[in-house]
Amino acid sequence: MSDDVWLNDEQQRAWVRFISVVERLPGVLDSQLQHDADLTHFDYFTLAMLSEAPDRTLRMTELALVTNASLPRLSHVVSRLEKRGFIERTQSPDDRRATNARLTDAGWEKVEATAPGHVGTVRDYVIDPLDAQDVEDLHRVMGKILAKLDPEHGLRVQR
Amino acid sequence: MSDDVWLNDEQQRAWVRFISVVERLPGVLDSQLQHDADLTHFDYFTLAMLSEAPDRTLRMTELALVTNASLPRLSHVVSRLEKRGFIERTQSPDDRRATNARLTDAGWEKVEATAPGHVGTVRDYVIDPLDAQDVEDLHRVMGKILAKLDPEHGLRVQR
DNA sequence: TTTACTTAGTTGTAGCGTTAACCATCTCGG
DNA sequence: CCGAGATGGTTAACGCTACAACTAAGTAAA
Repeated sequence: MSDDVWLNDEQQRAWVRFISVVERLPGVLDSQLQHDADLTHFDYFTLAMLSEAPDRTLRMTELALVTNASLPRLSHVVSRLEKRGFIERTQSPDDRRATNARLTDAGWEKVEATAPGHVGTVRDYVIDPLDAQDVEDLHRVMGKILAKLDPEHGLRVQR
Repeated sequence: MSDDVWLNDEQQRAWVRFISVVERLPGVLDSQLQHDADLTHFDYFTLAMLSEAPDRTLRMTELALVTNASLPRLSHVVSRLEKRGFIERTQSPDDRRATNARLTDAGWEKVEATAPGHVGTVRDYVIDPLDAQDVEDLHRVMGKILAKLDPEHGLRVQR
């Protein structure tokens, strides 16, 4: 009965380590990007997602989905990036409620210039300490958790 | 050469899933606790760490360490929790610069009342989707990452 | 014991994210 | 075609966090 309520020792240990990483990692990513490119990690990720989209354009709703953000958060972030000239907003011709966000040339260059340093940080703190088996396990375990956190996304992957 | 700079496919997939979880999980934990107990996850974690300490007391610096927080952040959080009667601050007799934070009886009761719901959320989203092997792998992989993110802590564990 | 440095902690400010409220547009049943 | 509800997105207000500046106390060298 109480096993259903609390965690056993191995679960407890795993959880404590995991939540420590979850608390610390964003700060590490943010400070490298802030220092080197005056971007938050979320700013960078937003630009990066656009850079991979067809015509470097996505609707706000889709962009919110792939960046794991709420729409208000995304709207704020895009406003700031728009002021800095990295993104432009246009009305969608299909649906006049919809807004498309498009990466400008300046935005593209910003991503290209910023990516190597960011990937270096990801390597240093996450990828390089792991061997191939670890990476495979990380992928598998995060897949299971993500399926719970974001069922639609999870199902989309499994289809 | 370029292998050193970018990530291979398996690394890329693992990273994207991992960062998605890192972005989403705090929101899930926060909203359950906010809704059920009017606490952020960090508030709860702070109270929980104190509840496990000897005499339910820790110096601010130690508390910052175990909660993965900066001292300014902790100071603000403790101030709010103090106003709500969950924590009390006292001067350390040994070192007059130092402040001890102690969980009050009301704080203790708050943790006891809040823990089951929180653990339930952790179970739902993280532990229950995983089998025993997954939990073991999560523990191992997070250990390696944490050793990089927080070398002193990591060394302490490995000593 | 005076000076300089380090450590412990708090406070002010500015920026980011959440929630709630809001407007505009689309969809669909009657 | 019209009214109700759903969808797409923005904005305002508020709370939390990071960064910087600051106070106070301990430490150590001259």
